Amino acid sequence: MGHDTDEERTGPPPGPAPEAETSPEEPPSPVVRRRRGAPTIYDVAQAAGVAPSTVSRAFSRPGRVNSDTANRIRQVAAELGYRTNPMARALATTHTGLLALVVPDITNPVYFEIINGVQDEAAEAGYTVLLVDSRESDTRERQALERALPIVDGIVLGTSRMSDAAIRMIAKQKPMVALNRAVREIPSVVPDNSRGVRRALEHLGELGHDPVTYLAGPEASWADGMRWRGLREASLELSVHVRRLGPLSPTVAGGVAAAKAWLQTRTSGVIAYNDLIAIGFIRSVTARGVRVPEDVSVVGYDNIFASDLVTPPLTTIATPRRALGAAAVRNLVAQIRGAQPRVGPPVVVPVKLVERESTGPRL
Amino acid sequence: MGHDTDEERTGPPPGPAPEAETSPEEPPSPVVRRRRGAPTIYDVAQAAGVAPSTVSRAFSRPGRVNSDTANRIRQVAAELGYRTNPMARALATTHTGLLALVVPDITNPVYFEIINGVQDEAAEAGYTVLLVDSRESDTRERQALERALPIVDGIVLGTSRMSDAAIRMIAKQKPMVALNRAVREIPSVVPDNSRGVRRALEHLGELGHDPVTYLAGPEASWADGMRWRGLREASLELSVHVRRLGPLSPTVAGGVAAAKAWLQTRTSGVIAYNDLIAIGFIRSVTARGVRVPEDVSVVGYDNIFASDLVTPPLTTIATPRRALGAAAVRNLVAQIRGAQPRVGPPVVVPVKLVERESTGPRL
DNA sequence: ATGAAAGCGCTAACAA
DNA sequence: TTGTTAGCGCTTTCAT
Repeated sequence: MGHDTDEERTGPPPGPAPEAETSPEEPPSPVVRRRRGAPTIYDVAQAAGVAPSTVSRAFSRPGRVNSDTANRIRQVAAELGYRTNPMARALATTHTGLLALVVPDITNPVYFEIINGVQDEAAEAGYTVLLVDSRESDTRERQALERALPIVDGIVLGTSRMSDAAIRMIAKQKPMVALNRAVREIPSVVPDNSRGVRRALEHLGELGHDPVTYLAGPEASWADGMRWRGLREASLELSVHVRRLGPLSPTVAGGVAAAKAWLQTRTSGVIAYNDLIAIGFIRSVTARGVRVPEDVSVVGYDNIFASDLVTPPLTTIATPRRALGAAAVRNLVAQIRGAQPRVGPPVVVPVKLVERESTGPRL
Repeated sequence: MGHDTDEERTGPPPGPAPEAETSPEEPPSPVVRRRRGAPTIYDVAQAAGVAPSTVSRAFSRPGRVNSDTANRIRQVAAELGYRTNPMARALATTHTGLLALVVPDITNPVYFEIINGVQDEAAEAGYTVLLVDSRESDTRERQALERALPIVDGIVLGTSRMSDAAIRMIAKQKPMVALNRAVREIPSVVPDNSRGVRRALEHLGELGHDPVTYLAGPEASWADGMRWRGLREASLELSVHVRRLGPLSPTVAGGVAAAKAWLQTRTSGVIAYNDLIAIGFIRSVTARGVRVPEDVSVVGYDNIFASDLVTPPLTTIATPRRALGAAAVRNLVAQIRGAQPRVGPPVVVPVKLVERESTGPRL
């Protein structure tokens, strides 16, 4: 990028390489192949005695070329240390091989397995994942997405903080699948929220708890809506009464806040919107002399890493986050490869109850 | 990429736009600007009545162009919805604006803040971060890095599992800075390990504990080496005896394993290689009737998220991980911008002791 | 300050 | 099956 002494080129324009065409005044340079930068298909082509396009084919669609020549080309390429240039390929194909995964907070343990699931499935399909952390800010989410958009082939949008409209806006620019949130007209994959809370209530019911308090999540949360709805239904079917307490911030602090309110109207059973709230709740009531699970049984949600570390270990609903991520990627890749985005109902993946020590029979 | 009916082009080759040059046999198409895909500098140039190169300058180096024309161009560009194409730019400049951040395990809370620090600082410098999770496997680390290498402008290598030789190999292909590990000849930024353990020992010493057991980290860990070394030195200066127990896996399980051994030779003070080990240790000894901190005071290391959630909350050494990440990026960006990689000693960032409830006076 | 034109390295018609 | 030839959209000399 700046040499002005360049004369002989190795590139495409001049036909079959101008042999000894050193320009008159130039200091005679040794006949050196390649001037700077990495070797290109032209270098390989020349060394292998084939056309550049053949080299290109040998790499981008093996099978479209005689296996003998292909082998020779690969051989030569290896010797020269040739590596295909992703930028050039991207410019020509408009495909980068990059997938964006957007999450509201990398720090949130809930996303670990989702990330892993996405990464693995993506790698399998030959894609690299660009992780976008929006830090719970829809502005940042939008900006980061804006930056990523032009360089990715598709987007996995996890637990977005943006409006449905904004999401759909972006979805028409690139293939997308929503995770942990169902967005109309956009392929979505979500955990079985209603089944999850149902299992929790069932569990508490079997232990003799009734009524049960639901420590609700953030107001705008799609998941919270689904869970509360599921809880109401389950309440009817199982004949266990449920109360709602919230909305709460989905954090330890949120749980602490919930504890204050709960102390007024104690129920022996509690289901939290997520593990963080459950943990904050338990810590707070414990500090006030309430015993868990003797005085109150609490069920968390998500089965995050820390839920097995706290005292007592938390009974919780485990969501198959890895599977969730993988399913999203499969769907996304299918879209990229040309499949019509399926506008049907969201893909629902199953959840399960993990019994630990924060729940016990009513005394 | 497939239309074979294209005739009139909007692109560069033809000079000042062939007015009504519809070819003889072609069905007369309406005078439609732009055929497909996003608008390019050529579209903007034409609409603004300037040359493509001027549009390019207006965006890539403002100031190199008359501010009036620049404004007009930006105006027109906005109207047309023009966005510069990163792939094309990358191909032309060999710069992608991407930085790779490699960590051994996204799941490990230690990396949260590092990641955030890196992201923020990178964003500030106009870069986007490609997070590479090697899952504690040097093979995976190498492969992922291999994929990322050609598309990034530089690499922040966090706690690498690769050999020094392998690291140096990669470092000569792209600018790099090592994090949490000092690699000779490569700019590195590390937390003040020796100061950290010294503070821990000091704290325990003040509380009257002597001797103190060090629950060592993984054998191959660079950080563990530094910490143990620092501990020996501090031991001398502070006149507090230290024993070493390990190596241990840097996990909760590792701490459980350590507990078994510790029960034979109880010391009233314990310093763990990291918080996870400390947590496992505490849980395990507590289950055997040992009280924390009455019977044993334990200091963790890292101050991960969960360390404030366990019972009792963990006294620990907080490493300024966000600052660590930011420092690494600053250094890296400087390198990319042409600065010589500084081969001096690693940049060391300070740490501090966070007192919580897992330590107390010797009884 | 602006324009003209030559690439950057690869893919994809089209032809042979 | 392979070669020829245009581009992909932007940057960057070199002129003007």
